[in-house]
Amino acid sequence: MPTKAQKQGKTTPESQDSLTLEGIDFFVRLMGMLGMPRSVGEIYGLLYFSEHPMPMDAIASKLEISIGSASQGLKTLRSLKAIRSTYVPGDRRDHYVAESEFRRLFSTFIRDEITPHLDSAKERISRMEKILDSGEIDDRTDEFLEIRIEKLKRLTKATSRLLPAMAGLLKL
Amino acid sequence: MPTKAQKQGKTTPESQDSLTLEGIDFFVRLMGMLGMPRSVGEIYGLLYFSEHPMPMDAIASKLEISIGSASQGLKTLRSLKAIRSTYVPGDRRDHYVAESEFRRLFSTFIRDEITPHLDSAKERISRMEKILDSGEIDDRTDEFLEIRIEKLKRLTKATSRLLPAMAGLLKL
DNA sequence: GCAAAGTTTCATTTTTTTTTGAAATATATG
DNA sequence: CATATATTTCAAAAAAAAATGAAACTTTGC
Repeated sequence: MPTKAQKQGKTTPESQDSLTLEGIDFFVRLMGMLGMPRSVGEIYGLLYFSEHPMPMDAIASKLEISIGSASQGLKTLRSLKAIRSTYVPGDRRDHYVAESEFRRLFSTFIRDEITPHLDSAKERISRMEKILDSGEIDDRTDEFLEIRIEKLKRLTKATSRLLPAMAGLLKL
Repeated sequence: MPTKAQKQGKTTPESQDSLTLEGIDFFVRLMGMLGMPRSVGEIYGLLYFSEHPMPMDAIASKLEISIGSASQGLKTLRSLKAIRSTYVPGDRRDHYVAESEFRRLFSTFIRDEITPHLDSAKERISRMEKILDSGEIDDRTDEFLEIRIEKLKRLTKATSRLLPAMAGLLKL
Protein backbone atom coordinates (compact mmCIF):
# COMPACT_ATOMS: atom_id res chain seq x y z
CA MET A 1 0.00 0.00 0.00
CA PRO A 2 1.42 3.36 -1.02
CA THR A 3 1.90 5.87 1.75
CA LYS A 4 0.38 9.30 1.80
CA ALA A 5 3.80 10.74 1.04
CA GLN A 6 4.11 8.68 -2.13
CA LYS A 7 0.64 9.51 -3.37
CA GLN A 8 1.41 13.16 -3.06
CA GLY A 9 4.91 12.77 -4.48
CA LYS A 10 6.16 14.34 -1.26
CA THR A 11 9.07 13.43 0.95
CA THR A 12 8.35 12.41 4.51
CA PRO A 13 10.57 14.79 6.44
CA GLU A 14 11.24 12.27 9.21
CA SER A 15 12.69 9.60 6.98
CA GLN A 16 14.81 12.00 4.96
CA ASP A 17 16.04 13.53 8.18
CA SER A 18 16.96 10.18 9.64
CA LEU A 19 18.88 9.37 6.50
CA THR A 20 20.69 12.69 6.64
CA LEU A 21 21.47 12.08 10.29
CA GLU A 22 23.18 8.80 9.43
CA GLY A 23 25.02 10.62 6.68
CA ILE A 24 26.22 13.33 9.02
CA ASP A 25 27.38 10.65 11.42
CA PHE A 26 29.31 9.06 8.57
CA PHE A 27 31.19 12.25 7.79
CA VAL A 28 31.78 13.22 11.39
CA ARG A 29 33.70 9.97 11.78
CA LEU A 30 35.46 10.20 8.44
CA MET A 31 36.58 13.78 9.06
CA GLY A 32 37.51 12.79 12.60
CA MET A 33 39.93 10.23 11.20
CA LEU A 34 41.50 13.01 9.16
CA GLY A 35 41.87 15.11 12.29
CA MET A 36 39.04 17.51 11.58
CA PRO A 37 36.76 18.78 14.35
CA ARG A 38 33.25 17.43 14.69
CA SER A 39 31.63 20.63 13.42
CA VAL A 40 33.46 20.34 10.10
CA GLY A 41 32.18 16.80 9.60
CA GLU A 42 28.66 17.84 10.54
CA ILE A 43 28.58 20.70 8.09
CA TYR A 44 30.00 18.69 5.24
CA GLY A 45 27.61 15.81 5.95
CA LEU A 46 24.61 18.10 6.01
CA LEU A 47 25.57 19.72 2.71
CA TYR A 48 26.47 16.41 1.11
CA PHE A 49 22.92 15.20 1.66
CA SER A 50 21.24 18.47 0.90
CA GLU A 51 19.66 18.75 -2.52
CA HIS A 52 19.74 22.53 -2.36
CA PRO A 53 22.47 25.03 -1.48
CA MET A 54 22.27 26.21 2.13
CA PRO A 55 23.20 29.52 3.75
CA MET A 56 25.27 29.64 6.90
CA ASP A 57 22.45 30.50 9.28
CA ALA A 58 20.36 27.58 8.08
CA ILE A 59 23.33 25.26 8.55
CA ALA A 60 23.97 26.55 12.06
CA SER A 61 20.35 26.22 13.13
CA LYS A 62 19.85 22.77 11.57
CA LEU A 63 22.95 21.48 13.30
CA GLU A 64 22.39 23.51 16.44
CA ILE A 65 25.88 24.92 16.46
CA SER A 66 26.95 28.54 16.93
CA ILE A 67 27.42 30.83 13.97
CA GLY A 68 31.06 31.12 15.01
CA SER A 69 31.52 27.39 14.62
CA ALA A 70 29.63 27.42 11.36
CA SER A 71 31.75 30.26 9.98
CA GLN A 72 34.97 28.60 11.07
CA GLY A 73 33.91 25.20 9.74
CA LEU A 74 32.85 26.63 6.38
CA LYS A 75 36.18 28.39 6.13
CA THR A 76 38.01 25.10 6.69
CA LEU A 77 35.86 23.31 4.13
CA ARG A 78 36.33 26.09 1.60
CA SER A 79 40.10 25.93 2.00
CA LEU A 80 39.93 22.18 1.43
CA LYS A 81 37.80 22.77 -1.63
CA ALA A 82 35.25 20.44 -0.07
CA ILE A 83 32.44 22.94 -0.62
CA ARG A 84 31.77 25.88 -2.85
CA SER A 85 29.41 28.81 -2.64
CA THR A 86 26.73 29.42 -5.21
CA TYR A 87 24.78 32.46 -6.19
CA VAL A 88 21.11 32.50 -5.31
CA PRO A 89 19.08 35.33 -6.88
CA GLY A 90 17.40 37.66 -4.47
CA ASP A 91 19.40 36.55 -1.45
CA ARG A 92 22.44 38.31 -0.07
CA ARG A 93 23.65 35.29 1.81
CA ASP A 94 26.24 32.89 0.47
CA HIS A 95 24.77 29.48 -0.26
CA TYR A 96 26.97 26.45 0.06
CA VAL A 97 27.04 23.18 -1.85
CA ALA A 98 29.16 20.12 -1.08
CA GLU A 99 31.76 19.12 -3.60
CA SER A 100 30.97 15.45 -4.00
CA GLU A 101 34.01 14.33 -5.95
CA PHE A 102 36.14 12.76 -3.32
CA ARG A 103 39.15 12.47 -5.54
CA ARG A 104 39.62 16.20 -5.79
CA LEU A 105 38.93 16.58 -2.11
CA PHE A 106 41.52 13.99 -1.30
CA SER A 107 44.15 15.61 -3.51
CA THR A 108 43.68 18.94 -1.79
CA PHE A 109 43.98 17.25 1.57
CA ILE A 110 47.24 15.59 0.59
CA ARG A 111 48.63 18.82 -0.80
CA ASP A 112 47.65 20.97 2.17
CA GLU A 113 47.94 18.64 5.12
CA ILE A 114 50.37 15.86 4.28
CA THR A 115 52.97 17.24 1.90
CA PRO A 116 54.17 19.99 4.27
CA HIS A 117 54.74 17.39 6.99
CA LEU A 118 56.57 15.16 4.54
CA ASP A 119 58.83 18.01 3.52
CA SER A 120 59.75 18.89 7.08
CA ALA A 121 60.37 15.21 7.76
CA LYS A 122 62.87 15.19 4.92
CA GLU A 123 64.61 18.24 6.32
CA ARG A 124 64.80 16.58 9.69
CA ILE A 125 66.44 13.54 8.12
CA SER A 126 69.00 15.79 6.44
CA ARG A 127 69.87 17.29 9.80
CA MET A 128 70.35 13.81 11.22
CA GLU A 129 72.68 12.87 8.39
CA LYS A 130 74.66 16.02 8.99
CA ILE A 131 75.15 15.11 12.62
CA LEU A 132 76.17 11.61 11.58
CA ASP A 133 78.68 12.95 9.06
CA SER A 134 80.21 15.31 11.58
CA GLY A 135 82.11 12.20 12.66
CA GLU A 136 81.80 12.37 16.42
CA ILE A 137 80.24 8.97 16.78
CA ASP A 138 82.16 5.70 16.97
CA ASP A 139 82.04 3.25 14.08
CA ARG A 140 79.83 0.61 15.64
CA THR A 141 77.11 3.03 16.69
CA ASP A 142 77.58 4.97 13.50
CA GLU A 143 76.67 1.94 11.41
CA PHE A 144 73.57 1.26 13.48
CA LEU A 145 72.34 4.83 13.16
CA GLU A 146 73.09 4.89 9.47
CA ILE A 147 70.82 1.90 8.89
CA ARG A 148 68.01 3.44 10.91
CA ILE A 149 68.21 6.74 9.08
CA GLU A 150 68.30 4.88 5.76
CA LYS A 151 65.00 3.23 6.67
CA LEU A 152 63.44 6.59 7.46
CA LYS A 153 64.57 7.86 4.09
CA ARG A 154 62.94 4.91 2.38
CA LEU A 155 59.76 5.50 4.35
CA THR A 156 59.49 9.13 3.32
CA LYS A 157 60.37 8.30 -0.26
CA ALA A 158 57.76 5.55 -0.48
CA THR A 159 55.17 7.83 1.07
CA SER A 160 55.95 10.59 -1.44
CA ARG A 161 55.43 8.16 -4.28
CA LEU A 162 52.40 6.42 -2.83
CA LEU A 163 50.21 9.34 -1.89
CA PRO A 164 49.69 10.82 -5.36
CA ALA A 165 49.28 7.30 -6.73
CA MET A 166 46.49 6.71 -4.26
CA ALA A 167 44.69 9.87 -5.22
CA GLY A 168 44.93 8.77 -8.81
CA LEU A 169 43.55 5.33 -8.14
CA LEU A 170 40.58 6.73 -6.27
CA LYS A 171 38.32 6.82 -9.30
CA LEU A 172 35.08 7.80 -7.67
CA MET B 1 92.06 16.51 12.50
CA PRO B 2 90.42 13.61 14.29
CA THR B 3 88.48 14.45 17.41
CA LYS B 4 89.21 12.95 20.80
CA ALA B 5 86.04 10.88 20.46
CA GLN B 6 87.27 9.32 17.22
CA LYS B 7 90.72 8.57 18.55
CA GLN B 8 89.21 6.68 21.44
CA GLY B 9 86.57 5.04 19.25
CA LYS B 10 84.02 6.54 21.61
CA THR B 11 80.71 8.21 20.89
CA THR B 12 80.29 11.81 21.91
CA PRO B 13 77.10 11.66 23.95
CA GLU B 14 76.02 15.13 22.91
CA SER B 15 76.00 14.43 19.20
CA GLN B 16 74.31 11.08 19.53
CA ASP B 17 71.74 12.67 21.80
CA SER B 18 71.06 15.49 19.40
CA LEU B 19 70.55 12.97 16.62
CA THR B 20 68.19 10.93 18.80
CA LEU B 21 66.34 14.11 19.68
CA GLU B 22 65.72 14.82 16.01
CA GLY B 23 64.63 11.24 15.61
CA ILE B 24 62.17 11.47 18.48
CA ASP B 25 60.81 14.65 16.97
CA PHE B 26 60.35 12.79 13.68
CA PHE B 27 58.26 10.08 15.29
CA VAL B 28 56.28 12.41 17.53
CA ARG B 29 55.05 14.10 14.37
CA LEU B 30 54.54 10.89 12.42
CA MET B 31 52.57 9.28 15.24
CA GLY B 32 50.70 12.52 15.70
CA MET B 33 49.48 12.28 12.12
CA LEU B 34 48.19 8.82 12.94
CA GLY B 35 46.32 10.18 15.94
CA MET B 36 48.70 8.88 18.58
CA PRO B 37 49.58 10.92 21.67
CA ARG B 38 52.95 12.59 21.96
CA SER B 39 54.24 10.14 24.55
CA VAL B 40 53.76 7.21 22.18
CA GLY B 41 55.82 8.94 19.50
CA GLU B 42 58.51 9.85 22.01
CA ILE B 43 58.86 6.31 23.28
CA TYR B 44 58.95 4.77 19.84
CA GLY B 45 61.46 7.35 18.64
CA LEU B 46 63.74 6.76 21.60
CA LEU B 47 63.67 2.99 21.09
CA TYR B 48 64.06 3.28 17.34
CA PHE B 49 67.36 5.09 17.84
CA SER B 50 68.52 3.02 20.76
CA GLU B 51 71.10 0.37 19.99
CA HIS B 52 70.22 -1.54 23.13
CA PRO B 53 66.91 -2.69 24.64
CA MET B 54 65.59 -0.34 27.30
CA PRO B 55 63.52 -0.95 30.42
CA MET B 56 60.50 1.17 31.23
CA ASP B 57 62.10 3.20 34.00
CA ALA B 58 65.02 4.17 31.79
CA ILE B 59 62.60 5.25 29.07
CA ALA B 60 60.54 7.32 31.49
CA SER B 61 63.56 9.06 32.97
CA LYS B 62 65.26 9.73 29.62
CA LEU B 63 62.06 11.25 28.24
CA GLU B 64 61.09 12.88 31.52
CA ILE B 65 57.60 11.43 31.48
CA SER B 66 55.74 9.69 34.27
CA ILE B 67 55.84 5.93 34.66
CA GLY B 68 52.09 5.93 34.08
CA SER B 69 52.56 7.52 30.69
CA ALA B 70 55.41 5.20 29.89
CA SER B 71 53.38 2.14 30.85
CA GLN B 72 50.39 3.31 28.84
CA GLY B 73 52.52 4.22 25.85
CA LEU B 74 54.37 0.92 25.87
CA LYS B 75 51.04 -0.88 26.04
CA THR B 76 49.83 0.98 22.96
CA LEU B 77 53.04 0.26 21.08
CA ARG B 78 52.93 -3.41 22.06
CA SER B 79 49.39 -3.74 20.80
CA LEU B 80 50.48 -2.15 17.52
CA LYS B 81 53.39 -4.57 17.39
CA ALA B 82 55.62 -1.55 17.05
CA ILE B 83 57.90 -2.78 19.84
CA ARG B 84 58.70 -6.08 21.47
CA SER B 85 60.21 -7.02 24.80
CA THR B 86 63.43 -8.94 25.06
CA TYR B 87 64.97 -10.99 27.79
CA VAL B 88 68.00 -9.56 29.49
CA PRO B 89 69.85 -11.97 31.80
CA GLY B 90 70.07 -10.95 35.44
CA ASP B 91 67.40 -8.27 35.16
CA ARG B 92 63.77 -8.68 36.12
CA ARG B 93 62.63 -5.74 34.11
CA ASP B 94 61.21 -6.04 30.64
CA HIS B 95 63.49 -4.53 28.04
CA TYR B 96 61.97 -3.07 24.92
CA VAL B 97 63.21 -2.90 21.34
CA ALA B 98 61.62 -1.04 18.46
CA GLU B 99 60.29 -3.08 15.59
CA SER B 100 61.91 -1.29 12.68
CA GLU B 101 59.98 -2.88 9.82
CA PHE B 102 57.43 -0.27 9.00
CA ARG B 103 55.48 -2.50 6.72
CA ARG B 104 54.38 -4.80 9.52
CA LEU B 105 53.69 -1.84 11.75
CA PHE B 106 51.53 -0.29 9.10
CA SER B 107 49.56 -3.48 8.50
CA THR B 108 48.74 -3.77 12.18
CA PHE B 109 47.66 -0.16 12.24
CA ILE B 110 45.32 -0.69 9.31
CA ARG B 111 43.88 -3.82 10.84
CA ASP B 112 43.36 -2.35 14.31
CA GLU B 113 42.55 1.27 13.66
CA ILE B 114 41.13 1.59 10.18
CA THR B 115 39.27 -1.59 9.34
CA PRO B 116 36.84 -1.35 12.28
CA HIS B 117 35.89 2.17 11.18
CA LEU B 118 35.47 0.99 7.60
CA ASP B 119 33.20 -1.81 8.73
CA SER B 120 30.97 0.45 10.74
CA ALA B 121 30.87 2.88 7.83
CA LYS B 122 29.56 0.06 5.65
CA GLU B 123 26.89 -0.77 8.20
CA ARG B 124 25.87 2.86 8.30
CA ILE B 125 25.50 2.87 4.54
CA SER B 126 23.29 -0.21 4.74
CA ARG B 127 21.04 1.57 7.19
CA MET B 128 20.78 4.50 4.81
CA GLU B 129 19.79 2.24 1.94
CA LYS B 130 17.17 0.64 4.13
CA ILE B 131 15.62 4.01 4.85
CA LEU B 132 15.74 4.84 1.16
CA ASP B 133 14.06 1.56 0.25
CA SER B 134 11.31 2.06 2.80
CA GLY B 135 9.84 4.25 0.06
CA GLU B 136 8.75 7.28 2.00
CA ILE B 137 10.72 9.70 -0.09
CA ASP B 138 9.53 11.23 -3.34
CA ASP B 139 11.13 10.20 -6.64
CA ARG B 140 13.11 13.32 -7.34
CA THR B 141 14.77 13.44 -3.93
CA ASP B 142 15.09 9.69 -3.94
CA GLU B 143 17.23 9.78 -7.04
CA PHE B 144 19.48 12.45 -5.58
CA LEU B 145 20.02 10.52 -2.37
CA GLU B 146 20.62 7.32 -4.25
CA ILE B 147 23.47 8.89 -6.19
CA ARG B 148 25.02 10.27 -3.05
CA ILE B 149 24.85 6.96 -1.25
CA GLU B 150 26.28 5.22 -4.29
CA LYS B 151 29.30 7.50 -4.10
CA LEU B 152 29.82 6.66 -0.47
CA LYS B 153 29.72 2.99 -1.32
CA ARG B 154 32.36 3.47 -3.97
CA LEU B 155 34.48 5.39 -1.50
CA THR B 156 34.39 2.67 1.12
CA LYS B 157 34.99 -0.01 -1.49
CA ALA B 158 37.96 1.81 -2.97
CA THR B 159 39.39 2.35 0.49
CA SER B 160 39.01 -1.33 1.35
CA ARG B 161 40.90 -2.28 -1.78
CA LEU B 162 43.53 0.44 -1.51
CA LEU B 163 44.66 0.06 2.06
CA PRO B 164 46.02 -3.47 1.86
CA ALA B 165 47.55 -2.64 -1.51
CA MET B 166 49.40 0.25 0.08
CA ALA B 167 50.76 -1.90 2.87
CA GLY B 168 51.97 -4.34 0.21
CA LEU B 169 53.68 -1.67 -1.84
CA LEU B 170 55.51 -0.32 1.16
CA LYS B 171 58.61 -2.43 0.65
CA LEU B 172 60.85 -1.00 3.28
C1' DG C 1 55.07 -16.91 52.72
C1' DC C 2 56.88 -12.54 52.64
C1' DA C 3 59.43 -8.67 51.21
C1' DA C 4 61.16 -6.23 47.26
C1' DA C 5 60.92 -4.96 42.53
C1' DG C 6 58.35 -4.13 38.57
C1' DT C 7 54.16 -2.91 36.36
C1' DT C 8 49.37 -1.54 35.64
C1' DT C 9 45.31 0.97 36.71
C1' DC C 10 42.66 4.82 37.40
C1' DA C 11 40.95 9.08 39.77
C1' DT C 12 42.68 13.60 39.51
C1' DT C 13 45.14 17.41 37.32
C1' DT C 14 47.01 19.57 33.41
C1' DT C 15 47.09 20.67 28.75
C1' DT C 16 45.10 21.08 24.35
C1' DT C 17 41.36 21.54 21.31
C1' DT C 18 36.89 23.04 20.10
C1' DT C 19 32.89 25.79 20.69
C1' DT C 20 30.53 29.82 21.94
C1' DG C 21 28.84 34.42 21.58
C1' DA C 22 29.49 39.11 21.46
C1' DA C 23 32.06 42.78 19.23
C1' DA C 24 34.19 44.21 15.03
C1' DT C 25 34.07 44.28 10.24
C1' DA C 26 32.27 44.10 5.72
C1' DT C 27 28.58 44.50 2.32
C1' DA C 28 24.34 45.50 0.24
C1' DT C 29 20.04 48.26 -0.09
C1' DG C 30 17.00 51.98 -0.08
C1' DC D 1 24.93 58.01 3.82
C1' DA D 2 22.48 55.46 7.16
C1' DT D 3 20.75 51.22 8.24
C1' DA D 4 19.98 46.48 8.05
C1' DT D 5 22.03 42.15 6.99
C1' DA D 6 25.69 38.90 6.69
C1' DT D 7 30.10 37.29 8.08
C1' DT D 8 34.46 37.03 10.57
C1' DT D 9 37.30 37.32 14.53
C1' DC D 10 38.73 36.36 18.95
C1' DA D 11 38.67 36.22 24.07
C1' DA D 12 36.51 33.30 27.26
C1' DA D 13 34.06 28.96 28.43
C1' DA D 14 33.39 24.20 27.75
C1' DA D 15 34.74 19.81 26.36
C1' DA D 16 38.03 16.36 25.18
C1' DA D 17 42.48 14.24 25.40
C1' DA D 18 46.68 13.23 27.70
C1' DA D 19 49.79 13.05 31.65
C1' DT D 20 50.53 12.36 36.48
C1' DG D 21 51.31 9.70 40.57
C1' DA D 22 49.79 7.02 44.20
C1' DA D 23 47.45 2.76 45.26
C1' DA D 24 46.61 -1.86 43.75
C1' DC D 25 48.25 -5.67 41.73
C1' DT D 26 51.85 -9.23 40.00
C1' DT D 27 55.88 -11.55 39.94
C1' DT D 28 60.31 -12.98 41.61
C1' DG D 29 63.79 -14.44 44.79
C1' DC D 30 64.96 -15.54 49.31
